[in-house]
Amino acid sequence: MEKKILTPDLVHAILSAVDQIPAGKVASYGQIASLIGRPWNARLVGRVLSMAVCPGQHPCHRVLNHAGRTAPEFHEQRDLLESEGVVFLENGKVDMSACQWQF
DNA sequence: GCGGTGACGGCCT
DNA sequence: AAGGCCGCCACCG
Repeated sequence: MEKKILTPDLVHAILSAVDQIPAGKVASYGQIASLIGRPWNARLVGRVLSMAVCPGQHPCHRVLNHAGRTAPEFHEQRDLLESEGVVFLENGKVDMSACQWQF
């Protein structure tokens, strides 16, 4: 199973994991990477999300980094998360300790 | 084939 | 507690 990388199948696995994130919850790239079987490739997850999908199809806005910060050019991401009930701190970060998705 | 870069993660200062 | 640096693997030039 784990041979090639960044294949449509792997991308689908990432999108599938992201799609499983419930509203009001968030997940880190590392967590998604772990789900697909590549915890050391968290950067690849972000690359795929930014490149493959975003609007409507998959809740990519629910995916944050380990710092609890949103994507650099994805400002609307915060509005989407707040709409779902995710708690944003005054410092512009998400309270992952309370909103991190647990499967 | 080599070097540089990156929607990251963890440790150190 | 917050910020900065290095290290990880994969992709692009």
